[in-house]
Amino acid sequence: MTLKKNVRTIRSPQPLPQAEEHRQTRRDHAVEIAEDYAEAIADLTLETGEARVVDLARRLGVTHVTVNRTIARLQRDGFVSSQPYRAIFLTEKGRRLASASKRRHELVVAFLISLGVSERVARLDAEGMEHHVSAETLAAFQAALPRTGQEGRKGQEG
Amino acid sequence: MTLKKNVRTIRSPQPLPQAEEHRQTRRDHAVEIAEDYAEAIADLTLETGEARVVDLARRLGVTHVTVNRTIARLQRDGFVSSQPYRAIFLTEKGRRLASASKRRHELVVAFLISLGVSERVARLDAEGMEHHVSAETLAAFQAALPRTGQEGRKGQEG
DNA sequence: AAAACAATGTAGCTGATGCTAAATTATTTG
DNA sequence: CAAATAATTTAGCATCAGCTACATTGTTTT
Ligand SMILES: [Mn+2]
Ligand SMILES: [Mn+2]
Ligand SMILES: [Mn+2]
Ligand SMILES: [Mn+2]
Repeated sequence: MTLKKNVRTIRSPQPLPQAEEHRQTRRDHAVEIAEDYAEAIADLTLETGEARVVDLARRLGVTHVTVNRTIARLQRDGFVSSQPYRAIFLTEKGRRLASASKRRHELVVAFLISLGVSERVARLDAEGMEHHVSAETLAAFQAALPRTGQEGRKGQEG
Repeated sequence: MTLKKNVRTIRSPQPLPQAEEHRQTRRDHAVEIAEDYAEAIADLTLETGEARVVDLARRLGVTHVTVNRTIARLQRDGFVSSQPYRAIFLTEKGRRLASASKRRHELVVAFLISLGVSERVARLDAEGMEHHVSAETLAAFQAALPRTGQEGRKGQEG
């Protein structure tokens, strides 16, 4: 089909290397919501004592209905615990995810700002970028950060 | 509800600033597939003379059925033109999108590599990151690129 | 305690994206 | 040219993630 004339277009029978990159991106997106919700729940719990559906809806820019259904999925997947009409709590698994996500998120923001990107745009871009930043790239960002490049190993600097 | 006792949890009535960041990320994702397909179609057209459903499927790591339906959406949105059982062509709009996307994609890859990220991981991360890199951040990446920071304005260097 | 209000939950819709299986059409080969 | 093969399309399914409208429950106020 469409191999017209004798042009003999050679095509690869097995998956191209590019395919793996797109697959990885789709995997990133599959955990993205869990990461953002975990972060938001952890923040709200610290800021106001508890994370409630309305607060999450406001912070994430969706309706409370969307939050409700997402929380059900997150509970199914073991990231949160919740009971009808009560606040939402992170499980141990959820707390680990929140912690790692928050650290990575803040590092990405700081890195963009260190490049001269405005804080506003840095925060806008980082919200999406963060989920695609691997451990290796995150380490490269940290190493490139002016003041904090060598810190963090043990945690104390000048 | 859940404002228990007289603790008086103050909550913001209007959308928080964070909401806008999440909204932007969702907007990015809404155009992501168009960008990746446009890039892939442009590449294939250059490499093999035409872009066909099977080739796109292999390159994007999805089934040919998924490609078929996505192409229908892209045609509906004016990015491609296609006829049954024939190859897929970019419209002018699609070509513009492909060109801008490809430039940004390559710049993101080059920037990550310049930070010391391995090419393999740079390509994996860039495939997702690219869609969240704003014009401002892209400019900052370009400016931070060792060799090419001042080039590109008019296009000639040493 | 009843009423008013605010939050939460449910029902039902939509669109995007993925899939497998089967039908159709085009291309290549004998 | 007919058969075999390859590509494409269609049918039908699933999940995620958004929405509006409405029902229910909890909290605050009178
Ligand atoms: Mn995010
Ligand atoms: Mn993304
Ligand atoms: Mn791309
Ligand atoms: Mn991409």
